[in-house]
Amino acid sequence: MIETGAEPESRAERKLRTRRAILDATLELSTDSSLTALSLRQVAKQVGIVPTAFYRHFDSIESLGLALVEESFDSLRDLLRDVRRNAQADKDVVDGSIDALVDHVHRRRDHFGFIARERVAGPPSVREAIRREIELCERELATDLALMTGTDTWTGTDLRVLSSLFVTVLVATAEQILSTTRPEQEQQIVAAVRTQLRMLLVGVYQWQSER
Amino acid sequence: MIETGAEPESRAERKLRTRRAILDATLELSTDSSLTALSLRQVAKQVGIVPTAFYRHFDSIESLGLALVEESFDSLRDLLRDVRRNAQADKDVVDGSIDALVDHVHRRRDHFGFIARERVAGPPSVREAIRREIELCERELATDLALMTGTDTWTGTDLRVLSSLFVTVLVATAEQILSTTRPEQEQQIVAAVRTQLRMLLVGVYQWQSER
DNA sequence: CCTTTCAGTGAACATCTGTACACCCACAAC
DNA sequence: GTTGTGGGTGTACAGATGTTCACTGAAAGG
Repeated sequence: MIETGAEPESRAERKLRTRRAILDATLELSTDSSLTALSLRQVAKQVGIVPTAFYRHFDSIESLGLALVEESFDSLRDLLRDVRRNAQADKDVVDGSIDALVDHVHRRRDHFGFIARERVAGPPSVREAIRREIELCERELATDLALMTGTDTWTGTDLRVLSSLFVTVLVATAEQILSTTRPEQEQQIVAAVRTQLRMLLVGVYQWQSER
Repeated sequence: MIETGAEPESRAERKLRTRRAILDATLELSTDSSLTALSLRQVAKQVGIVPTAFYRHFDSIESLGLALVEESFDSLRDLLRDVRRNAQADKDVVDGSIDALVDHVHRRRDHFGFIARERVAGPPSVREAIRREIELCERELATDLALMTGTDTWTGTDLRVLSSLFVTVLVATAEQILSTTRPEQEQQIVAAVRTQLRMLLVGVYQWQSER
């Protein structure tokens, strides 16, 4: 099985290719429903291997899920990196961040959809892994926010709290973008989140941490 | 089957009781995983009826899900009603709303958990139903916000956008509360969302809609 | 060249799945 | 008091599920 495109492959290369195929098939099959509703046999059929071959790569759907968490958060960290880069450049913080968000969500619909779904509906271990990763992102973002103008007198707690709110809005926006295919509706979503972030920023510039 | 507690029941009462039992069993069984991963037979076993009896009440897990959406949003609307009442009373808007949120989420863990999960991971029709209900809530909240001091000059769009942000934060907070059992962590979550809403409100009071 | 390794095969299993069908019998209606 | 309705039962079936086991054959390694 697995279309080998005439070129010879080493054993390691081929194994990696099958692994990739399993990961991709899982992302595709779980787009509606969830990992918990996905069977090993469905995945195998989609990949084009026999069910038992699955075990050569993962020992359960759950551990497959954990691998997908890592992969998906690579995408999310790519996004954060772009947000940071846009913020350091001359661009407007809000517009730059939203541009990056929209761009990355489009490029990796599968990964962002995976995180959004399994975050609340995945197997317990997967949910936990995602929660941990999100917390790392919040921490990371908090250190960036400390460098913003206006937050120099803030407490660490307030920085974390604001960071958490940003991530919440980010995740919610990604979910909304994913749930539509109509471009005009997407523009509406983008316009809304633009306003939301601006309202929030007005508050942030006025904010004084209680000490 | 179904423990009849000595008291005689009319046919209609009994049917209603079984229906309730099915709804409750489904809420309980889907707490980890999701509707899409739930089988008719699991539900039947939990209720204590034979699988085929399920069809006397619902013709699929999906239509069962739609019934649960209605029921769950009754709980959510109860919450919104309390938020409104607290806001009209002398209480602080932020604290009053958070109190109501925590209270209702505790009282109907099952319903709020159901919405949070199936919103992103449920069968397509269920997802759509939830999305529609949430939009109704946003609309409802927007009309309330119009009565707040400071929003009298706002455009309708801005009111809707702010309302949408509040609902996003509300949903995210409910999810966080649901994902912990440790009271000290819950207090931390509550404190965080308190600060988040205060930051946001500072921005709201300064906001001028562009016309 | 001969041996080892190992990704993928194929058959077999016990269990679970949704759904069809014929049946039962307490309650409701006349 | 007879009849009928309708929630519930039990059996049955074809198909899907996770996992086991012994296997193949080609690449890797000596």
